[in-house]
Amino acid sequence: MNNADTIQKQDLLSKSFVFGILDHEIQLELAEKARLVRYSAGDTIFDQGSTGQSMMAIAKGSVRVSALAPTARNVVLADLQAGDVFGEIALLDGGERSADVRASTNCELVVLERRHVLPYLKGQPDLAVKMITLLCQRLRKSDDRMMEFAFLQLPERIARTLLRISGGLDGDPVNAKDRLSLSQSEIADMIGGTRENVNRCLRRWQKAGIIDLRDGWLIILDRNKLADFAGDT
Amino acid sequence: MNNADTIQKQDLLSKSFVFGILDHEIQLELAEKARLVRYSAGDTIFDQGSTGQSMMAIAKGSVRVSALAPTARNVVLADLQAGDVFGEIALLDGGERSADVRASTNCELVVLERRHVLPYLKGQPDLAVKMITLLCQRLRKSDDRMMEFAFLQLPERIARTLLRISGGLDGDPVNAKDRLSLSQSEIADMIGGTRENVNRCLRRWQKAGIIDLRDGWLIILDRNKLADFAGDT
DNA sequence: GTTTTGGTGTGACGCGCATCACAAGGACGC
DNA sequence: GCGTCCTTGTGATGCGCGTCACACCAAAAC
Repeated sequence: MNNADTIQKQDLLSKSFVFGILDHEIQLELAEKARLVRYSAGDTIFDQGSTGQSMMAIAKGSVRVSALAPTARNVVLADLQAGDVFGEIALLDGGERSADVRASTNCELVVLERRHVLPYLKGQPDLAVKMITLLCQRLRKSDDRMMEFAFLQLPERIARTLLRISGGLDGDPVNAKDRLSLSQSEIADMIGGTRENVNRCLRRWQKAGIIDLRDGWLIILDRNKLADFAGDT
Repeated sequence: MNNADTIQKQDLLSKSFVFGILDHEIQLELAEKARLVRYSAGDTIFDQGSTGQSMMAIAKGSVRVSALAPTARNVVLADLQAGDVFGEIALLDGGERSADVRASTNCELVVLERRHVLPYLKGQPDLAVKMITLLCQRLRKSDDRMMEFAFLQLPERIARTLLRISGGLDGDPVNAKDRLSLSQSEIADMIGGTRENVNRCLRRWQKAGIIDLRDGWLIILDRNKLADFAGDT
């Protein structure tokens, strides 16, 4: 393991929400123990149910987190980008992976092993507290999602999903992007519905002038109307 | 604050999953700062949306955690007993309460304030790690619940709920109790369905000899059949 | 006593959405 | 050229379950 590698990994770790607060030296120590792993688009990073002994921070590229629902539906839970961390649940409590993760694009991950991280959790109170904050965020999001899935109609879920992906929900609307490249099947998977009904809903909105569907792109024309459909509270 | 009180609170804290691992002295310190609060059955302990600066451990009695779904339905998320901890999410990240909590019976709670607990999280690595484990458990349960709500039919959700409450699911089946005192409306709230359909489902099962409904009690006659309906994996 | 309240049991009706079925248009390799 | 694969688009059909409606019974309140 050469020094340049370590510096690179340290740089990547420092960009992650969880590790950014740590001292430079601690980051270096962690980086030295971390592995840098590359995956090609489509590769399986890990499977639901496998035992997890590591967590990953995304250095480059993006990954898709999905899980097998009881009725054999495969639901997309999240799309994660560079800087995001995943796999920490299984690592922290030593349990099974609760979801599948696959590389959406070619990507580089900084992999930290359980046996390497645990000592730091006990020795670095800041890291532990930060990890707790991360878990709390996850828990809140997860609960919100649950409520959505359970009690919102399909159009409302679609609207919320579009707004969330485009960055209009729980992000500042300033740098929201209006052109999305999503297949209708992908949307269906994310909201737990069928492709057909997603289609019907989107076409209705297109006729109403709220969105536009042009050569594979989904363009949001009227954010406010969409937010109305989302029943934004 | 007299010494007997402190000892009592320390005793109660030590029974909780989270604090049991701490040294006797640390427990005493925490106990000294904690308040012992009593609530009468039906009292509101806190409301969804309020800012939370404290967490509670149940010393006596039981509480019901519920939340208002987007469509104004009130869903029962959990029923907690003595020894359980709740309210820790809002305390840990300083956010809003994500659910309502009401006293189901008369109960006594040991209340710990955010400003008192935070120093211990940083100073007591064991506590931080234990708290992380607790959050991980919550997250897993929450995710499972989400999947159930989203993709299981109503009868399957009822079956799972009955098994969980009776202790047959994710608990050892040895000390499972077969007689439950639940109103059908309560079941409906827990699974996010209507009372009428819960009734229809239960009566079907009664005719099939899987359960029995006698003077307000719900008696599980055939656990295995019920597990089949739950699609137990 | 009577009235009110809360749980229970059932039928009728309709909406939302999954399912099935099929057509049409591009992108790709042969 | 032609086949195949994926995405999109739309109609028909059916099931689950929410909603409304009403009847029954017991316990509590008057």
